[in-house]
Amino acid sequence: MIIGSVTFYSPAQAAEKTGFSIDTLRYYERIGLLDRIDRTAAGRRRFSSDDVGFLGILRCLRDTGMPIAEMRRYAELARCGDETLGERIALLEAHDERIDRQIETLGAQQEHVRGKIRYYREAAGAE
Amino acid sequence: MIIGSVTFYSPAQAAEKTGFSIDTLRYYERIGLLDRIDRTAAGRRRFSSDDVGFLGILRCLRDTGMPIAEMRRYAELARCGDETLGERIALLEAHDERIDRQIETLGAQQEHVRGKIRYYREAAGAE
DNA sequence: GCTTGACCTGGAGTGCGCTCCAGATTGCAG
DNA sequence: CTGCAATCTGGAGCGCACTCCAGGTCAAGC
Repeated sequence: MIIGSVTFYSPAQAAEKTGFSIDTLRYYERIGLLDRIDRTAAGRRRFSSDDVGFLGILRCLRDTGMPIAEMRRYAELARCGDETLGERIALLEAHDERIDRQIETLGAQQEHVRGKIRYYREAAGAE
Repeated sequence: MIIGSVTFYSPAQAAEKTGFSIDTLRYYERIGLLDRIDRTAAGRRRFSSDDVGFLGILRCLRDTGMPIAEMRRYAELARCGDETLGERIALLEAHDERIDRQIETLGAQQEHVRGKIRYYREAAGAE
């Protein structure tokens, strides 16, 4: 949906673009993770490109395991304006480190799984 | 607790060794993820080194995101004996690939987070 | 002998993150 | 106009993986 030079997305389109379900989009708005989304005269949601962009970041934070409470904190900071830039950077940096640790852990545990697989292969071969 | 040449662990010790809580150990036994754990005359659990070893694998599968239903399948196969070796290998290999994909996704999403951090840094610098 | 603390059981409760539902509009294709 | 798909709201329900609780048993140190 294009109005003037601005593009809007229906709930279905926003869902499609972001990978969140429509129900999840509504849920995110309800809990204040999303700012109140713009409505048409009839009361239907109209997601702006900015909304979709922000949802992209949420997608990425979500996929890397950030709990919703912390995403909400981030959303709140983002709404407050420029004076929260430092805090947002700190939050993302902390998260970046958590991702490092996740990858580390996964790698280490994957080694164990692989060790087990090797062990089973030998056991199967020696049978 | 050492009896003959065999070492046993109390629930608290098993919890300590495996990183699962005592409640979780009981829960795992209840849902059949753990075989019935040996008991003392008075009915208290006595974890064998094998039990602790098996819990180590569960720990590792859990930490890499395997759902409990699938761990149960694995536990079932392990109880059945050698003729299930192939199936266990297949299960672990499938999981190994899922771990690969997890690491991939995390890495990619981490790049986005870092991009955002860089963006914020510039914005903060330009202020 | 008595207290203390670890343990037992069955079952209820919790937290998270959605997901689904009923009942009521609204927008658009034919 | 009609019908159907998409959307709306508030609220209930769900699946997962624990976690906690009440009420009871048992072992060991003082």
